[in-house]
Amino acid sequence: MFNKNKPFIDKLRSSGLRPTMQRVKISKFLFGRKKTFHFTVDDLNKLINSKKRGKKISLATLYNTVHALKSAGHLQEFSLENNISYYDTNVSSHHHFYDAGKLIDIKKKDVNFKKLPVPPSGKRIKNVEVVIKLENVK
Amino acid sequence: MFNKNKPFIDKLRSSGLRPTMQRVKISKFLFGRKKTFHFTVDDLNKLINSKKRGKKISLATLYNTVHALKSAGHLQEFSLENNISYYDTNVSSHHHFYDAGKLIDIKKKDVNFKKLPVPPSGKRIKNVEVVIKLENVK
DNA sequence: CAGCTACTTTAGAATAATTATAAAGTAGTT
DNA sequence: AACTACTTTATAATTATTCTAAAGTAGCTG
Repeated sequence: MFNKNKPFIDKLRSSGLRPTMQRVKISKFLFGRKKTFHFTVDDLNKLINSKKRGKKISLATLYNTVHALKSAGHLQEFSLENNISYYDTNVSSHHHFYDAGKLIDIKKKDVNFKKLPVPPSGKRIKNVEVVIKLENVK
Repeated sequence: MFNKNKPFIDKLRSSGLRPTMQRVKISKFLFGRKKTFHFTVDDLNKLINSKKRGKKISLATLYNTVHALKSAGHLQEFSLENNISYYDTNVSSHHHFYDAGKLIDIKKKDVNFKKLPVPPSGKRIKNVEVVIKLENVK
Protein backbone atom coordinates (compact mmCIF):
# COMPACT_ATOMS: atom_id res chain seq x y z
CA MET A 1 0.00 0.00 0.00
CA PHE A 2 1.33 3.40 -1.01
CA ASN A 3 2.01 5.64 1.94
CA LYS A 4 0.41 9.02 1.43
CA ASN A 5 2.75 10.52 4.00
CA LYS A 6 5.83 9.69 1.99
CA PRO A 7 6.45 13.14 0.52
CA PHE A 8 6.26 14.74 3.97
CA ILE A 9 8.52 12.09 5.48
CA ASP A 10 11.01 12.60 2.66
CA LYS A 11 10.91 16.33 3.17
CA LEU A 12 11.72 15.91 6.86
CA ARG A 13 14.46 13.36 6.26
CA SER A 14 16.11 15.43 3.57
CA SER A 15 16.40 18.21 6.17
CA GLY A 16 17.91 15.91 8.76
CA LEU A 17 14.73 15.76 10.82
CA ARG A 18 13.45 12.43 12.08
CA PRO A 19 9.93 11.87 10.84
CA THR A 20 8.15 11.62 14.15
CA MET A 21 4.37 11.45 14.36
CA GLN A 22 4.18 15.10 15.38
CA ARG A 23 6.44 16.39 12.65
CA VAL A 24 4.67 14.44 9.93
CA LYS A 25 1.32 15.75 11.11
CA ILE A 26 2.60 19.34 11.15
CA SER A 27 4.30 18.98 7.76
CA LYS A 28 1.16 17.58 6.21
CA PHE A 29 -0.86 20.35 7.71
CA LEU A 30 1.46 23.06 6.46
CA PHE A 31 2.66 21.76 3.12
CA GLY A 32 -0.23 19.57 2.04
CA ARG A 33 -2.25 22.43 0.63
CA LYS A 34 -2.61 24.16 -2.67
CA LYS A 35 -2.12 27.76 -1.62
CA THR A 36 0.66 29.19 0.47
CA PHE A 37 -0.17 29.55 4.11
CA HIS A 38 0.57 32.38 6.52
CA PHE A 39 0.41 31.63 10.21
CA THR A 40 1.65 32.31 13.71
CA VAL A 41 2.50 29.55 16.16
CA ASP A 42 -0.66 30.42 18.02
CA ASP A 43 -2.71 29.94 14.82
CA LEU A 44 -1.06 26.61 14.22
CA ASN A 45 -1.74 25.51 17.77
CA LYS A 46 -5.41 26.39 17.53
CA LEU A 47 -5.87 24.83 14.11
CA ILE A 48 -3.92 21.63 14.59
CA ASN A 49 -5.14 20.95 18.11
CA SER A 50 -8.76 21.88 17.56
CA LYS A 51 -10.03 18.33 17.12
CA LYS A 52 -11.73 17.05 20.23
CA ARG A 53 -10.28 13.58 19.80
CA GLY A 54 -6.71 12.58 19.20
CA LYS A 55 -3.51 13.38 20.99
CA LYS A 56 -2.62 17.03 21.04
CA ILE A 57 0.77 18.33 20.00
CA SER A 58 2.36 20.39 22.73
CA LEU A 59 3.11 24.04 22.16
CA ALA A 60 6.81 23.42 22.79
CA THR A 61 6.84 20.89 19.95
CA LEU A 62 5.10 23.32 17.66
CA TYR A 63 7.79 25.89 18.39
CA ASN A 64 10.55 23.29 17.99
CA THR A 65 9.19 22.03 14.71
CA VAL A 66 8.48 25.41 13.21
CA HIS A 67 12.02 26.50 14.07
CA ALA A 68 13.46 23.32 12.61
CA LEU A 69 11.45 23.76 9.42
CA LYS A 70 12.56 27.34 9.21
CA SER A 71 16.23 26.38 9.66
CA ALA A 72 15.81 23.76 6.97
CA GLY A 73 14.51 26.44 4.65
CA HIS A 74 10.93 25.18 4.41
CA LEU A 75 9.40 28.18 6.14
CA GLN A 76 10.10 31.87 5.96
CA GLU A 77 9.81 33.95 9.11
CA PHE A 78 8.99 37.62 9.37
CA SER A 79 7.63 40.01 11.89
CA LEU A 80 5.02 42.72 11.65
CA GLU A 81 4.31 45.60 13.94
CA ASN A 82 2.54 43.47 16.54
CA ASN A 83 5.74 41.70 17.54
CA ILE A 84 4.57 38.21 16.74
CA SER A 85 6.47 35.90 14.41
CA TYR A 86 4.65 35.06 11.21
CA TYR A 87 5.61 32.15 9.01
CA ASP A 88 5.02 31.65 5.34
CA THR A 89 5.05 28.30 3.56
CA ASN A 90 6.11 30.11 0.41
CA VAL A 91 9.87 30.34 0.75
CA SER A 92 10.64 31.60 -2.72
CA SER A 93 11.54 35.24 -2.75
CA HIS A 94 8.34 37.24 -2.81
CA HIS A 95 6.62 40.14 -1.11
CA HIS A 96 3.47 40.95 0.86
CA PHE A 97 0.47 43.14 1.11
CA TYR A 98 -0.42 43.76 4.74
CA ASP A 99 -3.90 44.82 5.67
CA ALA A 100 -5.71 44.64 8.98
CA GLY A 101 -3.48 41.93 10.38
CA LYS A 102 -3.72 39.81 7.25
CA LEU A 103 -1.05 39.01 4.70
CA ILE A 104 -1.39 38.47 0.99
CA ASP A 105 1.46 37.18 -1.15
CA ILE A 106 2.74 39.30 -3.97
CA LYS A 107 4.48 37.43 -6.76
CA LYS A 108 8.10 38.31 -7.15
CA LYS A 109 7.54 39.36 -10.75
CA ASP A 110 5.00 41.98 -9.66
CA VAL A 111 7.65 44.04 -7.91
CA ASN A 112 10.57 45.40 -9.87
CA PHE A 113 13.17 47.93 -8.90
CA LYS A 114 14.46 50.69 -11.09
CA LYS A 115 17.04 51.60 -8.46
CA LEU A 116 18.43 49.99 -5.31
CA PRO A 117 21.04 51.48 -2.98
CA VAL A 118 24.64 50.26 -2.91
CA PRO A 119 25.34 48.31 0.28
CA PRO A 120 28.06 49.52 2.68
CA SER A 121 31.52 48.18 1.82
CA GLY A 122 32.19 44.64 2.99
CA LYS A 123 28.48 43.87 2.82
CA ARG A 124 26.23 42.55 0.16
CA ILE A 125 22.48 42.25 -0.23
CA LYS A 126 21.11 39.02 1.23
CA ASN A 127 17.50 39.71 0.37
CA VAL A 128 15.01 42.48 -0.18
CA GLU A 129 11.67 42.41 1.59
CA VAL A 130 8.83 44.63 0.50
CA VAL A 131 5.71 45.10 2.60
CA ILE A 132 2.94 47.17 1.08
CA LYS A 133 0.51 48.38 3.70
CA LEU A 134 -3.03 48.85 2.51
CA GLU A 135 -5.90 51.02 3.65
CA ASN A 136 -9.51 51.29 2.61
CA VAL A 137 -10.45 53.64 -0.18
CA LYS A 138 -12.59 56.35 1.40
CA MET B 1 15.88 84.78 28.38
CA PHE B 2 15.19 82.53 25.42
CA ASN B 3 13.98 79.07 26.41
CA LYS B 4 15.97 76.42 24.59
CA ASN B 5 13.21 73.89 25.21
CA LYS B 6 10.67 75.89 23.28
CA PRO B 7 10.76 73.88 20.04
CA PHE B 8 10.22 70.66 21.95
CA ILE B 9 7.43 72.13 24.02
CA ASP B 10 5.79 73.45 20.86
CA LYS B 11 6.12 70.04 19.22
CA LEU B 12 4.36 68.40 22.17
CA ARG B 13 1.64 71.04 22.37
CA SER B 14 0.92 70.90 18.68
CA SER B 15 0.24 67.20 19.12
CA GLY B 16 -2.08 67.74 22.05
CA LEU B 17 0.45 66.52 24.60
CA ARG B 18 1.06 68.47 27.76
CA PRO B 19 4.70 69.43 28.03
CA THR B 20 5.56 67.68 31.26
CA MET B 21 9.12 67.46 32.51
CA GLN B 22 9.42 63.86 31.35
CA ARG B 23 8.03 64.46 27.90
CA VAL B 24 10.23 67.46 27.27
CA LYS B 25 13.30 65.53 28.35
CA ILE B 26 12.39 62.61 26.07
CA SER B 27 11.58 64.88 23.13
CA LYS B 28 14.86 66.72 23.51
CA PHE B 29 16.72 63.47 23.70
CA LEU B 30 15.04 62.05 20.61
CA PHE B 31 14.61 65.06 18.37
CA GLY B 32 17.44 67.32 19.47
CA ARG B 33 20.03 65.60 17.32
CA LYS B 34 21.37 65.98 13.82
CA LYS B 35 21.00 62.45 12.56
CA THR B 36 17.94 60.25 12.69
CA PHE B 37 17.86 57.87 15.59
CA HIS B 38 16.77 54.23 15.74
CA PHE B 39 15.93 52.80 19.12
CA THR B 40 13.93 50.37 21.19
CA VAL B 41 12.22 51.35 24.43
CA ASP B 42 14.91 49.40 26.25
CA ASP B 43 17.63 51.44 24.52
CA LEU B 44 15.85 54.65 25.45
CA ASN B 45 15.51 53.55 29.05
CA LYS B 46 19.20 52.73 29.35
CA LEU B 47 20.34 55.89 27.61
CA ILE B 48 18.03 58.39 29.24
CA ASN B 49 18.24 56.90 32.72
CA SER B 50 21.96 56.23 32.72
CA LYS B 51 22.96 59.32 34.66
CA LYS B 52 23.69 58.58 38.28
CA ARG B 53 22.07 61.78 39.44
CA GLY B 54 18.68 63.15 38.56
CA LYS B 55 15.24 61.69 38.73
CA LYS B 56 14.70 58.67 36.52
CA ILE B 57 11.83 58.39 34.11
CA SER B 58 9.80 55.25 34.71
CA LEU B 59 9.59 52.59 32.04
CA ALA B 60 5.81 53.01 31.92
CA THR B 61 6.23 56.67 31.06
CA LEU B 62 8.74 55.84 28.37
CA TYR B 63 6.20 53.47 26.80
CA ASN B 64 3.40 55.99 27.20
CA THR B 65 5.40 58.80 25.68
CA VAL B 66 6.81 56.79 22.81
CA HIS B 67 3.30 55.63 21.93
CA ALA B 68 1.96 59.14 22.16
CA LEU B 69 4.74 60.46 19.93
CA LYS B 70 4.08 57.67 17.49
CA SER B 71 0.35 58.43 17.42
CA ALA B 72 1.16 62.08 16.84
CA GLY B 73 3.26 61.08 13.87
CA HIS B 74 6.64 62.04 15.33
CA LEU B 75 7.97 58.48 15.43
CA GLN B 76 7.71 55.59 13.05
CA GLU B 77 7.39 52.09 14.48
CA PHE B 78 8.45 48.86 12.88
CA SER B 79 9.33 45.39 13.91
CA LEU B 80 12.12 43.08 12.89
CA GLU B 81 12.43 39.35 13.29
CA ASN B 82 13.35 39.56 16.96
CA ASN B 83 9.86 40.75 17.86
CA ILE B 84 10.88 43.98 19.52
CA SER B 85 9.45 47.31 18.48
CA TYR B 86 11.93 49.67 16.89
CA TYR B 87 11.29 53.37 16.51
CA ASP B 88 12.75 55.79 14.04
CA THR B 89 12.85 59.54 14.48
CA ASN B 90 12.82 59.89 10.69
CA VAL B 91 9.13 59.76 9.84
CA SER B 92 9.41 60.73 6.20
CA SER B 93 8.93 57.80 3.90
CA HIS B 94 12.22 55.96 3.61
CA HIS B 95 13.69 52.49 3.80
CA HIS B 96 16.27 50.49 5.75
CA PHE B 97 19.28 48.29 5.56
CA TYR B 98 19.22 45.69 8.29
CA ASP B 99 22.39 43.99 9.38
CA ALA B 100 23.20 42.18 12.58
CA GLY B 101 20.45 43.81 14.60
CA LYS B 102 21.36 47.29 13.37
CA LEU B 103 19.40 49.57 11.09
CA ILE B 104 20.68 52.07 8.56
CA ASP B 105 18.41 54.56 6.82
CA ILE B 106 18.13 54.49 3.06
CA LYS B 107 17.05 57.72 1.46
CA LYS B 108 13.77 57.54 -0.34
CA LYS B 109 15.37 58.61 -3.58
CA ASP B 110 17.74 55.62 -3.48
CA VAL B 111 14.90 53.17 -3.97
CA ASN B 112 12.76 53.37 -7.07
CA PHE B 113 10.22 50.96 -8.42
CA LYS B 114 9.79 50.00 -12.02
CA LYS B 115 6.69 48.01 -11.13
CA LEU B 116 4.37 47.70 -8.14
CA PRO B 117 1.34 45.41 -7.84
CA VAL B 118 -2.21 46.68 -8.08
CA PRO B 119 -3.91 46.59 -4.66
CA PRO B 120 -7.08 44.49 -4.21
CA SER B 121 -10.26 46.37 -5.05
CA GLY B 122 -11.53 48.71 -2.36
CA LYS B 123 -8.00 49.10 -1.05
CA ARG B 124 -5.21 51.48 -1.80
CA ILE B 125 -1.54 51.62 -0.94
CA LYS B 126 -0.89 53.34 2.37
CA ASN B 127 2.85 52.95 2.30
CA VAL B 128 5.61 50.75 0.98
CA GLU B 129 8.35 49.52 3.30
CA VAL B 130 11.54 48.07 1.97
CA VAL B 131 14.01 46.26 4.21
CA ILE B 132 17.26 45.17 2.61
CA LYS B 133 18.99 42.51 4.66
CA LEU B 134 22.75 42.49 4.41
CA GLU B 135 25.39 39.83 4.89
CA ASN B 136 29.16 39.90 4.91
CA VAL B 137 31.01 39.45 1.66
CA LYS B 138 32.91 36.18 2.04
C1' DC C 1 14.52 -8.27 17.49
C1' DA C 2 16.75 -6.71 22.15
C1' DG C 3 19.38 -3.20 23.70
C1' DC C 4 21.51 1.12 23.17
C1' DT C 5 22.04 5.98 22.33
C1' DA C 6 21.04 10.17 20.56
C1' DC C 7 17.27 12.77 19.30
C1' DT C 8 12.24 14.23 20.61
C1' DT C 9 8.38 15.41 23.09
C1' DT C 10 6.32 17.34 26.88
C1' DA C 11 4.57 19.85 31.10
C1' DG C 12 5.76 23.29 33.46
C1' DA C 13 8.86 26.98 34.91
C1' DA C 14 11.43 30.96 33.38
C1' DT C 15 12.14 35.07 30.62
C1' DA C 16 11.31 39.37 28.48
C1' DA C 17 8.64 42.90 26.13
C1' DT C 18 4.64 45.13 26.73
C1' DT C 19 0.19 46.57 28.77
C1' DA C 20 -2.97 47.34 32.64
C1' DT C 21 -4.07 49.15 37.30
C1' DA C 22 -4.77 52.39 40.55
C1' DA C 23 -2.89 55.73 43.59
C1' DA C 24 -0.24 60.00 43.98
C1' DG C 25 1.27 64.07 41.41
C1' DT C 26 0.83 68.07 38.16
C1' DA C 27 -0.76 71.35 34.38
C1' DG C 28 -3.70 74.60 33.18
C1' DT C 29 -8.09 76.65 33.84
C1' DT C 30 -11.47 79.17 36.58
C1' DA D 1 -6.35 78.96 45.49
C1' DA D 2 -9.12 75.41 44.11
C1' DC D 3 -10.52 72.20 40.85
C1' DT D 4 -10.40 68.79 37.27
C1' DA D 5 -8.57 66.24 33.79
C1' DC D 6 -4.39 64.51 32.35
C1' DT D 7 0.26 62.21 33.86
C1' DT D 8 3.47 59.58 36.16
C1' DT D 9 4.70 55.77 38.66
C1' DA D 10 5.40 51.28 41.12
C1' DT D 11 3.65 47.20 40.67
C1' DA D 12 1.01 43.46 38.89
C1' DA D 13 -0.68 41.18 34.82
C1' DT D 14 -0.28 39.51 30.27
C1' DT D 15 1.66 37.25 26.37
C1' DA D 16 4.91 35.27 23.09
C1' DT D 17 8.69 32.67 23.41
C1' DT D 18 12.52 29.93 25.40
C1' DC D 19 14.38 26.84 28.81
C1' DT D 20 14.58 22.61 31.69
C1' DA D 21 14.66 18.15 32.81
C1' DA D 22 12.30 13.94 32.72
C1' DA D 23 9.93 10.44 29.98
C1' DG D 24 9.43 8.63 25.29
C1' DT D 25 10.94 7.10 20.62
C1' DA D 26 13.62 6.32 16.17
C1' DG D 27 16.80 3.90 14.13
C1' DC D 28 21.02 1.70 14.48
C1' DT D 29 23.92 -2.47 15.76
C1' DG D 30 24.93 -6.72 17.02
